[in-house]
Amino acid sequence: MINISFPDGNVRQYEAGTTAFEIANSISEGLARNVFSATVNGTLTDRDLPLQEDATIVFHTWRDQGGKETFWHSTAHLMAEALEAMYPGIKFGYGPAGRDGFFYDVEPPEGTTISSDDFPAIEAKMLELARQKNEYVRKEVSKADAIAYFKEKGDEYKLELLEDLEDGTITFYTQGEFTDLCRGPHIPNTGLIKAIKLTKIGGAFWRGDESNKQLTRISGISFPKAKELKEYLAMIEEAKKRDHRKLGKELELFMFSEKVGAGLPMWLPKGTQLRERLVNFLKVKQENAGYQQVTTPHIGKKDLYVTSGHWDKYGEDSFQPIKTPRVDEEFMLKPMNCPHHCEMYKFRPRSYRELPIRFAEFGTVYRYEQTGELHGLSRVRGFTQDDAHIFCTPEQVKGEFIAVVDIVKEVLNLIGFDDVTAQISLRDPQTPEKYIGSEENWKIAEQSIIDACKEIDMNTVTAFGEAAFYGPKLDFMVRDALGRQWQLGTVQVDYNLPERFELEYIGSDNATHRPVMIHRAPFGSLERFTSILIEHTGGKFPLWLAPEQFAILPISEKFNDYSTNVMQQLATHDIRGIVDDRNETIGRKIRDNELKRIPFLLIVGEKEVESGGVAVRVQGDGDKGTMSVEEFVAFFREQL
RNA sequence: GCCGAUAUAGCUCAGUCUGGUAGAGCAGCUGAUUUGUAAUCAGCUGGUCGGCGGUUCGAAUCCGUCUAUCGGCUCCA
Repeated sequence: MINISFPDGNVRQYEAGTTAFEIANSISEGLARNVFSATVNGTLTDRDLPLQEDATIVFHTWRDQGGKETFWHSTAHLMAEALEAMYPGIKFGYGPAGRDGFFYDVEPPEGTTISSDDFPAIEAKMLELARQKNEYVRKEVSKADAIAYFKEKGDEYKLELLEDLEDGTITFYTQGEFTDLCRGPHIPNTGLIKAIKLTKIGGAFWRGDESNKQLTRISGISFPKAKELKEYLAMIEEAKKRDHRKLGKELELFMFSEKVGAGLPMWLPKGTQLRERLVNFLKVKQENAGYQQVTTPHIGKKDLYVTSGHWDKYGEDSFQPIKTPRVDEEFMLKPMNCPHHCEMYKFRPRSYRELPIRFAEFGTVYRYEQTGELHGLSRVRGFTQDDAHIFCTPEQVKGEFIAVVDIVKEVLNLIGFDDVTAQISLRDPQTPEKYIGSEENWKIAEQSIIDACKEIDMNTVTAFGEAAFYGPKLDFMVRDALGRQWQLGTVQVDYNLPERFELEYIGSDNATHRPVMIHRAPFGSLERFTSILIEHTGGKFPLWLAPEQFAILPISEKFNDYSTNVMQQLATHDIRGIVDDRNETIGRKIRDNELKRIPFLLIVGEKEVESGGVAVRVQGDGDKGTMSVEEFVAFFREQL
C-alpha cells in the first residue's frame, strides 16, 4: 500500500500501481472525468501513470492553468498530426502550451508556405482527427532508438533536441498516425478537444536565437466545449474594440506622423489633458511622501553615459551621438534620467542628516527601439518616465523600498487597477557577463528586495534573468478588465551607479560613505501607462481623468445661451465640459457624445430653462431625470 | 534587426489577380429644418492611389527600392 496526500491535507491509502485517474475516481467520478493530468510529488504527469510510492498529488482539470496547459499541449500534437497529413515532409521544432493556448514551430517542406488562409483547412483536419478519439500513448524509448526514429524521419530539429537529453529519460507520445518526442503529460485522448481556433502565424527563430534559422510559428487555442471558444472569440473582439491605437485616434488623444518619425508620439489636446492629470495626481502623492521635483535637460555629454555604463551597454541601440561645431564634442539624447540626477546629488557635499534625498522628475527619454518593436503608445522611441531616484544610507534601503511599494500600490488602486502583483527580477546565474557591478553588491541588493517583499506581504513571483544590467528589480504587473496582465513600473535597488559616479555622504562618524540608489517609476512611462489605461477602461476614463466630464446638449439653438450659462456655472465648481451647439437633432447629439465616452450628457430645452435645471444622462446608462444645477453638482461629486 | 503581410479622400473600405489616368459610406462645407434621449433632409467639396525609380503606347494595378503600419520572433536601460 502507498500513502497519497492531497492538497487539503488528507492522506489516503491505495495499492501500489494505482493511477492518478483511479485515485480521482475513488473520490468522485465527476472529478475523474475531468482530470487531464496530475502533479505528483511536484512533477507534472499523465493521469494514467501508475504510482509506486508514497506521494502528494494535485489533480489538474480545465479549471486550473496546469490542466489547461496539458490540454493545449495535446492540441499542439493534434495540430502536428494534421500538418503532417496535409504537408508530408514537414519538420517540427518546438511545440509547447503557454498561458493562452499553444503553438508549434514548424518548417514546411521545401517550396511550400503556410499562411493564415490555410487555417480553416488545418482546423477542419484537426477536428476530424479529434473525432477519432485517438489515445495519447506514452512510450519510454532508448536514446539510440529515438535518434534512429528521427533520422529516418529526417527531422534535424528533433535530433538536436535529443542531443541534450539523457538516455533513460526519453519518452515518445503517439496519437493516431503521429509520434513526437515529448516529456508529456497529455490528456487521455483527442476526443476531448471539441473546439479549435488557430490564431496567429509568424516567424520564430529556432531556439529563440537570432542567428538560427527562422521557423514558422503557428499558434492557436482549443477548448473542451464549443461555447468556451465563442466566449474567447468575444473577448478577442472586445480587445480589438478597446485597442488603444484605435481609441487614441477616435478620441483624439494622440497621433503619429511619418514625417516626424516612427515611435515618436504626439499628444493631442485631449490626450495632454489626461496626461497632465495623471502627472499632477502623482506629483501631489510624491510631494506628500517627501520627494522633491527636479528638472534636467534632454541631452547630456556622451561622457556622462560612459561614466554611467549606459554607453557601453546600450550605445549601439541609442540614438547616435549629436555632434557640435567643436571637434570631438558629442552629446546624447538622454536614454535615462539617473545620470543627471547623480550629478545633482553631487551639487554639494551631503550629510547623513539630509538622507534620504528623493529627486523626482517627469523626464522624457529617447531610446532607439528596434523597428519591429514599435507598437502604438506602448512601445515608442521617445517617452516620459515618472521617474525618481532615492539616495539613502544602506540602513534606509529596506524602509525606503517598502514606502515606494506602498505608494505604487496606492496609486494603481486609485486609478482603478485592483489586481496588482509584483515580479522579483533577479540575475540569470548562467550569464554573469550581462551585468555590471560586484558580486557582493548584487547579493545585498537582491536580498533586500526579497526581504522587503516578505515584510510587506507582497504577492510576488520570482524571475531569473529579468534584472536590469545594473541591479535587481521589482516589476509591477496589473490585470486589466479583460483579464490580461501588463507590466507597469519598476523599483530597482542600485549599488552600482553611486560607485560609478563616486557619490558620497558624511556619516555620523564623520567619515565618508557611499549612498545606495533606488530607481522607481510607478507608471513606468506615461505613454505605456496611458495605453494600458485606455484598454482597461475602453476609453471610459475615471471621472477625474476624463478630458471632458460633461457635454451640454441644447434641444435647439434657442437654448444655446442657457447652455453656455450652465457650463460657466459648472466651471466655477471645477467641472469641465463643452456645449454641443451644432445644428443637429438631439438624438444625433446624444449618439455622437456617447461615442466620445463623455461621462455626463446634460440635455436642456424648454422645460429645463424654465425650471433652471438640466436633464442628466449618464454615459452608457441612459436618462437619470431632471436635476437643478446644484443637484447635478452634488450628483457629480458623489461619483467622483 | 529578422520572417510574413499591408499602404487608395480626414476615417472605414471597394477597385489591383485579368494594366486603359478612381468609387461608396461616414466626416467636412453650404442650404433647408429648430428638433426631447444613440445617425433629419438635400446639394457640394475633397484623392500627385505612401515616396522614389523601372517595365509599358499607357501603371492605383506589374517589377525594384525606401518609408510607415500590422502579426510574429529577437530585444526592452
